Amino acid sequence: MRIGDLAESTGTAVETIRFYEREGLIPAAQRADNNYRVYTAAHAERLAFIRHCRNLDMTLDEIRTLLRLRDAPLQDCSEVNALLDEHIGHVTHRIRELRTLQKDLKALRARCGTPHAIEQCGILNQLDTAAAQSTSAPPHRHIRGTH
Amino acid sequence: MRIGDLAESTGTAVETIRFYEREGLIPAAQRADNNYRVYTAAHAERLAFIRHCRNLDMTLDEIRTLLRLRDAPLQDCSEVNALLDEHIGHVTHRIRELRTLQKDLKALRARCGTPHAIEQCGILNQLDTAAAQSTSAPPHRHIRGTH
DNA sequence: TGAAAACCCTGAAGTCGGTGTAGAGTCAAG
DNA sequence: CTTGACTCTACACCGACTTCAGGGTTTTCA
Repeated sequence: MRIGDLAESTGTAVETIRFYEREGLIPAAQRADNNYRVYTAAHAERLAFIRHCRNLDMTLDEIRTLLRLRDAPLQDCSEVNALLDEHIGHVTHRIRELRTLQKDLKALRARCGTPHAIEQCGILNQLDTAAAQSTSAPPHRHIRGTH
Repeated sequence: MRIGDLAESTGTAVETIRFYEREGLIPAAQRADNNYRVYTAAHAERLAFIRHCRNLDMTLDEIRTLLRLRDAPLQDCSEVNALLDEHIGHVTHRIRELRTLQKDLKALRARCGTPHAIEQCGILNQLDTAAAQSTSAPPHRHIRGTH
């Protein structure tokens, strides 16, 4: 199996696979005589695991931890539970933040129903004057934002 | 007013202010004899406007557009409305994504109530086997995620 | 008065999770 | 024998900052 086949079978970009190898999430593949990477079904499984975790919005660090735990035999899995609980907490927190945001944005939007001249625009004026207070959430995020 | 005062009065890091200047969001400040930046109330207002927009999770590009519109007199503000509507759309979309995510994560977490050995961990096994299907949302995001 | 703390400056690199590029080698089909 | 598809490495780029290195200036306090 060459890198393109692995990419296609897991829905991952070729560059992303090489990136994961550099990052140590996937063991360095064996090389054929032509220096092409050669993969087996085991690689495909591991990569599918990683992609599934990424779909659940885990960071590569969290995934690294899960892989380490998965590779370690005979240990109990309470650390897995803890990691997942914390991740769920991050997601829940971010949802709350975004709902507040959504409310603020809709209130702001309601200030300008029909087009006027810029000076009378309720949105810009509100953004000007509300700038003093700042009600919304500020810094260190755990879950990706809006863009 | 020196950069530290402006930083404190707007709740912005000093480095961020210099970054905004480089990015052209804030006009380059005048300099005192010692090469220190000197700011006025006008700068503070503009920066507060920017920070407020950032609290509403707008990108610097969106803010640049709003600033341009705000600076342009005698124009109508329908572009402001459009920008805001699109932004609200992004936020709403991201909330939906995160709620699906939250549901998936909680279902996953429910598979492991009490600690067992790693081999029997329902979470890891589920992550293994579910890796084949992939139900959750994949790529191009508009709103920051969970981390 | 003098030293230390606190402030300011520039320029560059690091963060995260990749994506995209340049320039070169390899391989299968027509 | 050439074309096109694939692969390789090494590097730059995205956003929105943050941090660092290595200096200069100002304020404070003993």
